[in-house]
Amino acid sequence: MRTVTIADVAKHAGVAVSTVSYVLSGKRAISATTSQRVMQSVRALGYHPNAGARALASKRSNVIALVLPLRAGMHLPVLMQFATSVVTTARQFDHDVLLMTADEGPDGLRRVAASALVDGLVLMDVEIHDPRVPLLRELEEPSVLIGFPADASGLTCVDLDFARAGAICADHLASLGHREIALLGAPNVVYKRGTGYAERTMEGFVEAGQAHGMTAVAWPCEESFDEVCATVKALLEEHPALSGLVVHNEAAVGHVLGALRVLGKRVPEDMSVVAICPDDVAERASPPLTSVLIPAADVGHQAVRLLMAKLEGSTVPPATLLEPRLTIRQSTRKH
Amino acid sequence: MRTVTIADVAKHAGVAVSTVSYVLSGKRAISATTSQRVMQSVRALGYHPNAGARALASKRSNVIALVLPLRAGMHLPVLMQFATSVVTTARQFDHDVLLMTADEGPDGLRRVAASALVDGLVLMDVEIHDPRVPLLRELEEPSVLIGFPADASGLTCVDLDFARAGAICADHLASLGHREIALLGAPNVVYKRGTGYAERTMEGFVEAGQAHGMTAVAWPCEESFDEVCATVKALLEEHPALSGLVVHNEAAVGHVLGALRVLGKRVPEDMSVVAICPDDVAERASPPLTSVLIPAADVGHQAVRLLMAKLEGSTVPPATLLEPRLTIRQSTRKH
DNA sequence: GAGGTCTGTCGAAGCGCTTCGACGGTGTAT
DNA sequence: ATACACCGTCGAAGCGCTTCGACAGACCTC
Repeated sequence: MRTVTIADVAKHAGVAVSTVSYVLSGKRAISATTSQRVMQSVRALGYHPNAGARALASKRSNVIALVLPLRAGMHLPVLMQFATSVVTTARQFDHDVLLMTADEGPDGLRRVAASALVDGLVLMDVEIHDPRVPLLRELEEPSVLIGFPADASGLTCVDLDFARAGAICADHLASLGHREIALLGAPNVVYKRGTGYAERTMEGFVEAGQAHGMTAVAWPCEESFDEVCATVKALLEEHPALSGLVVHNEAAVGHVLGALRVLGKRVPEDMSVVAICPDDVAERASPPLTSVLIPAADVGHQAVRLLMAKLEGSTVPPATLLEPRLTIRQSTRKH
Repeated sequence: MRTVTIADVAKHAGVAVSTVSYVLSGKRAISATTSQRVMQSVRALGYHPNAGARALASKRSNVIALVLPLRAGMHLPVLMQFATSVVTTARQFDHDVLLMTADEGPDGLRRVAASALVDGLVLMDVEIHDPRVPLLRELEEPSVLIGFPADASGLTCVDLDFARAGAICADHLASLGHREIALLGAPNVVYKRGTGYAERTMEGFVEAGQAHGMTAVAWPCEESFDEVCATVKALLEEHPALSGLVVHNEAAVGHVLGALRVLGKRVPEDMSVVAICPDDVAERASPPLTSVLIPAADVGHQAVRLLMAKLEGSTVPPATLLEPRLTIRQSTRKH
């Protein structure tokens, strides 16, 4: 069973090869009757254009690269959500997604770009000083970054507005009358790496808190139960009047709740808790947590949308910040 | 800056195009001096073969498809680990990975296969009665499945030996002198879907338990804290003498521990707990849990290895079961 | 009704690579 | 010396597709 080529379709439909191509691509006007006849032949023969040939002739592979970090300290479920939305959106634009890990480094990017394997790139978890960033500027292929490097000039970046997310948490707690609040963040290693979003959340939180005249502190937080316990305990010792807690660490959310239970702090009676995490984690907790959603699906969608626009030659805004959304559940109350 | 082609390299090195090709592929003997000269030119010009042209001429894209489920009830982190190992292993074989979600269904597979976009497929989370399975048999492209459909004839499947995993847990608890044990499994929806691994774990657990003359029961378990609490409570009411608990639900592991704490059961003094989950989750818990590792990385590695073997025309075993490994930590003790 | 403009279709020229058969040149056996 | 094998290299023929220029015919316009 030799695979069906465009020539087979052309013969079957009684037209020229180029006509079939134009019917399929719509790049030239074709009469309705011819078009129908061709489409019928396509279906009858089960024709699927050969991706390699198409790429070779058109200089477009219709594949984009998705570069995921896959390192310690990442929020895996969020990542997955994100990847899903990238794939789904890409398919809507008739593109497929090549999955790459960051550990091939800049060479990996160069390889797929230079070999014309992909038309464009979406990179996740970009670091403040990322060795891949200078390369991206050189590349012919357009790219979109999730997150912001220190120097974002000449690049297209998308991200949740983490500073706003931190600020929104502080605002919410302020509006409830809390005066002393804290944020528990990512593990230390994430800050060391300079990933950016963690810092920005902290800054937004602290600034907003101070603007409200509150005492607002931000601590990193490891992810094991025992360490979370120790951190929460230390935090309470240093700030006995603490009544509002923001947790920006998906893996630690459950542990923080457990720790508060162990330390005899009821939620929300003694301590209001806001989480920055996906909705399902917040809903699954007990009590269900007031949370700021990380709109992973939206970020992925926007990233692909921007990339497609660039592929078509449009100019796009260099920075796209997605507005965080607070959902009030049962873990926060008036103080 | 036009992209460098093999003709440029040939001219630069003063040889024929075909000679360059043979140097690069090693498919014919080339003298050391010529070979070196060519490689120098390759480096000097920064040559990267065009993937489309290569695929067209050689009928090999050097890309494999990875089909992930991305549905409710999956253990996301495990999935991610798995994906990583697939990508890494594929790269070792000089292949890239195309990421697909299951929601395009069989058509998606047909599309990438018929378009010669990929040379082979790795499918995850195969269901007992999976609509994609019959299609796989028809496809020219080889494939490897993670998990076992009801009818695995003509297919190549890899998986953790979940029945053994369940059994090992029961064995371990038996050896510690426990007489009444239970397994908390996946949410009900997973069983309804007929994913296979969940059932097999339960069966292995129950059979081994009975073989030891123990009372062994298996319950499904939802993933919210409150529902976990209710389930554990109901379980203890029905089996007051219960002293060993196996949790095969990554998302619920933390909640089960919390629930036991709430119900006044100490671990391991009053209740031995074994988890079937990745090591990091077990280590992060308090106390660190005795656990059976799901060797996601290994499964991914094996899957790719088998696929590559099939691509080279070797025949491979139809079923590969990976042996689970019990790591004893601090959550189990003599009864 | 001559000239011009569209429309719809065709043929052919690549795109950059692999691979097959051919062919000098060198080494080995007769 | 002759025959033969083999080694290293070359040239050319595709792989299946897109796209450009050409062109016949239909339709206007003055």
